[in-house]
Amino acid sequence: MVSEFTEDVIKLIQNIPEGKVLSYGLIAKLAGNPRAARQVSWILHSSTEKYKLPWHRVINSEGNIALRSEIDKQYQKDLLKKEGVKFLDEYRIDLKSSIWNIESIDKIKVKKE
DNA sequence: AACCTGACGAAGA
DNA sequence: TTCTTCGCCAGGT
Repeated sequence: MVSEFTEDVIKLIQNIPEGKVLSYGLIAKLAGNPRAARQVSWILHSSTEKYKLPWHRVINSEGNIALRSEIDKQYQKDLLKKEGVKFLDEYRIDLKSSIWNIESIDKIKVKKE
């Protein structure tokens, strides 16, 4: 059994469209807990396989890939580029064009009801 | 129950 | 503007 917050986070991530990204903080905020960004990373870390989450579409607030190892970062970058995401630097995404606009948040909220 | 940890983030130096 | 510090939350040990 998971908390409602966790459920919302998972649904949000599952709904990130191809070619778009969201930041940890933003996800936490949309799920109703603005300060739980770290929790989001934990969820991603522990539930990706279970829920088939598009983990690669989650980056930090600055648009950077948040993984630690070079190999993983490179892999995530490849996945994103394949979806058409534009990179400004080696591992920095162009948030302006790739951030997922929150207009559809309502749709997701409804989905959870 | 106490303490640690993390794919974060905003604020202060 | 770059680097450090400190707060956050829930699961793990």
